[in-house]
Amino acid sequence: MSLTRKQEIIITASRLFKERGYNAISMRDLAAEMGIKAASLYNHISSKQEILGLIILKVAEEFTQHINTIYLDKLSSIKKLEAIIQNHIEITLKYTHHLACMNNDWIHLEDEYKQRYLNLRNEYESKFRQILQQGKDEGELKDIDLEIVVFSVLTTLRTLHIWYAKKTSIQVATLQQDLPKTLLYGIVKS
Amino acid sequence: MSLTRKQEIIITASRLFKERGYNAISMRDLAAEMGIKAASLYNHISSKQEILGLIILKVAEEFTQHINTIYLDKLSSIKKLEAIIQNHIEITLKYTHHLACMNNDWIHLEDEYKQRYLNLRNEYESKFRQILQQGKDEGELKDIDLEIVVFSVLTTLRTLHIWYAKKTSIQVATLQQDLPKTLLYGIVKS
DNA sequence: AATTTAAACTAACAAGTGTTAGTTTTGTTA
DNA sequence: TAACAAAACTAACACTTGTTAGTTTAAATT
Repeated sequence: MSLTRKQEIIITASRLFKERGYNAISMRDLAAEMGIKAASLYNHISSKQEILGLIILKVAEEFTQHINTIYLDKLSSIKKLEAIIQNHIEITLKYTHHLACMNNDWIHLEDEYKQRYLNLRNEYESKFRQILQQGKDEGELKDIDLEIVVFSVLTTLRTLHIWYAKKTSIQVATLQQDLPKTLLYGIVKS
Repeated sequence: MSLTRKQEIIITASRLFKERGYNAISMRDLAAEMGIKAASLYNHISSKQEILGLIILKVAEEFTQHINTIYLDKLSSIKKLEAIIQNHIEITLKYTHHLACMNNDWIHLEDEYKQRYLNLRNEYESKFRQILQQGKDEGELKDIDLEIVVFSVLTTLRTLHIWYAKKTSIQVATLQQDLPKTLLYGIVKS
């Protein structure tokens, strides 16, 4: 099953956007990268903004869908958190460029695209917060300010792509093993 | 002691860059925000790039200077880490816009500015890594992959400004108390 | 009051922006 | 082979970009 021309454009765009940012990439840059002229892009997509929207909403929807499933599972909060961390690692490997693009360039989404993205993000954070609350209620998690935990864990997970890019030393297996440890159990010996 | 016009420009620019990104802000936008015409800006600065460079290098230098001091102190690694976290919180409060700008727009620095920034960042990460290594050597820290810890802690600290901006719930005192707990000791009850 | 300096202005430049219209080429199906 | 659709092309549009040159105004100093 081969890619449509539109999909090729989106993949190329996501790489360029990741490298230099949405605003720094012109339609001529993107076209040149694909070996065609800028005007030819419009046979496949309707605007530059559409490209950004498709890139970002694709992963945003995947994330939200996953946490909605986990959320309903009959698991301890710790197991849920572990599953969420694993999911972030997987999506980071699979959609590195899309993810970087989402983190850096969502601000340049316009109107409806931006609204849909923000709704998805809020839904994700809300579910994540509730899972943490469940953990506190059931006595599995420490009594730490909820927002600080939401913040520190999600920030780390969202920016995994940065460190995966410079794969100098971090192996995927190590990441899958030690990242949950770090985030859940801390780094200080007890 | 009042601000020079140049300093005013830099402060205004840092706010606009934070809100919409370096490339999305034109010199005409910046000038309008200051109530003058674009050409008038050039009585005070030499280029748009210079503005970005000054904004970013200012905080980058402050961070590096601080960690260099901490690094040489006769303190346990845990105390050093606590001091580093405190410093991040302080600088975030003091230079919110500069910091956001550094995180989002360093990629748009050119030539010498970019090189100087990357050098400072590498120096910072290197010192941070060595402090963690000291902690492992002295048996204070767990035997977790070093790069993963560098990554997860620094990422959280660097993006504090995002969560400080939406100061919905997080109080500074809470942050100062619970952030070190979260990062150092984890969130799971032992 | 005269002079100097700081900081604004207008006008313009060359280059680059996303996008449209209309046309030609390429490859596939009837 | 003829017809059709997909995907490229050229040319142009209206507008925005960072920046420079030269000039005028306002404030500070002599």
